[in-house]
Amino acid sequence: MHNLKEIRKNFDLFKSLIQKRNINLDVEKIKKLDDLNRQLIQKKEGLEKEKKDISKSKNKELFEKSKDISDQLEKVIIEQKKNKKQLDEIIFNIPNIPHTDVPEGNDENDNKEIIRVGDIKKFDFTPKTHFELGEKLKMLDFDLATKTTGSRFVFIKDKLALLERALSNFMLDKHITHNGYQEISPPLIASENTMFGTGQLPKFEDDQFEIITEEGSERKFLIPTAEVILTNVVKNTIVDVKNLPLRFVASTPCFRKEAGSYGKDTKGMIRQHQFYKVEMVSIVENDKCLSELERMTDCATQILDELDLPYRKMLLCSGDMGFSAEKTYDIEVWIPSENKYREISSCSSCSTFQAVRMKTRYKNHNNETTFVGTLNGSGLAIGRTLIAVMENYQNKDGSIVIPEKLRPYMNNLEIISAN
RNA sequence: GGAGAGAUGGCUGAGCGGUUGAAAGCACCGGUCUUGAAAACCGGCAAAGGGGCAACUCUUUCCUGGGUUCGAAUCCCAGUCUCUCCGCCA
Repeated sequence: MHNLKEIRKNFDLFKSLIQKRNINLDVEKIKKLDDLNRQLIQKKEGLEKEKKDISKSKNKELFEKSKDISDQLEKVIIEQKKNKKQLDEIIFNIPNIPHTDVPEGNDENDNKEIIRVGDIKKFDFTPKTHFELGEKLKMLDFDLATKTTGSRFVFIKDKLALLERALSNFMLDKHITHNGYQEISPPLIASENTMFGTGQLPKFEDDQFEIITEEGSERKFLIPTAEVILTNVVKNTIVDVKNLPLRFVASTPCFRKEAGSYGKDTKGMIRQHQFYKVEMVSIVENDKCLSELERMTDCATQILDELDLPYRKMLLCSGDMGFSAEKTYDIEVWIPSENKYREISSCSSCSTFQAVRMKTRYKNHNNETTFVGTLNGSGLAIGRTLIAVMENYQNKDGSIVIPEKLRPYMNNLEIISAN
């Protein structure tokens, strides 16, 4: 979220910065609402002062007048609230401003490749898709999921389930013991305000699974990513600068409606309503965002290095970035059956955008209260890593070699083949 | 599910109708002292929003939302959360 005080300094500049996102902001409307809002605040405060003075004077003759002021005040407050609500509705839905490092562009075609790592394996047979492999092994069952639940879910069984668990543990161990992240096992349900804090609400409500709760109680949602719950650990607090940076990691299921992606990746488990993801979150002093982003991205690619999976690192263009991000790297892993790279991690700096929404601050070295910087990144998406391992490590007979680093997590199993 | 207790500043914790934005302590910052540090002593220290070039000033905020009152942290109502006891349970 943007600080109105900053926007107010130069509406046109703000408009042009947001334009990088291909959004044409009606700044005139914002200005009008803001001006009116401030007028109403002044009116309100004037009346409040009058009332306060009368009550302080303890002059009984003025008490009646105070009642009249209360009536006026009530009307002004209602008007001010209504006006502020209109203003908020606009402000809440404006995305973060792209950092100057970010290339301008419309969609993924304008993303900039930073580096390619790893050799793409040449198969002397046509590599199968992960779902062909999984179904042949009888370890991925999409039909069963359709029967019990619905589309875009999967049953993972047997050795593949073990592989999934191994991936999760392997990644967690790396981030905890080598990369300085604190392990967290968080709630998988978040309150409405928590979802607002990281930017999922109000704009992306359609993508969220909402839990039915009792009438009158706060709305609750299944987390679409652990970012939501891990970042909001510091919601509404003034963090002691001595404790920064805070680095959290969690392996959790993520739930997404995937509204608007009908027909996309319908086969296999690339795009599911539920998937595991290891998520990293950093809370930092706001001038350290970019260096932390590099560090975090390295933590993610390190996993792929160790699993010996080929990947490339992309710098997202302004049009392809998420709502809260100022700068994002996507890590894309090689998927042999598709003969292309697919996103397996996304690491973003959100500058102070989420902190403003969450009201998370710290005292900087000048003892000024200022907003923290927040970052989040997948390290990595488990479901997609499972796909990448299956496809890149497949043999002609449909068996799958287990990457060496994972074997200690799988009772030293070396290969997965049909039972 | 039943019965109680509570929610106050970065933290602990007083206040229970009128200079209370809020005692005290801790933490933090500045100073004196010291070769340096510690201790001791002195001083400072909430946030959000509005006005002003600025010095500064005004408003709001003691869980949230209503109400009573000229005036509410303090009284009333509703809700949320936390704790204790009983029951149930992975």
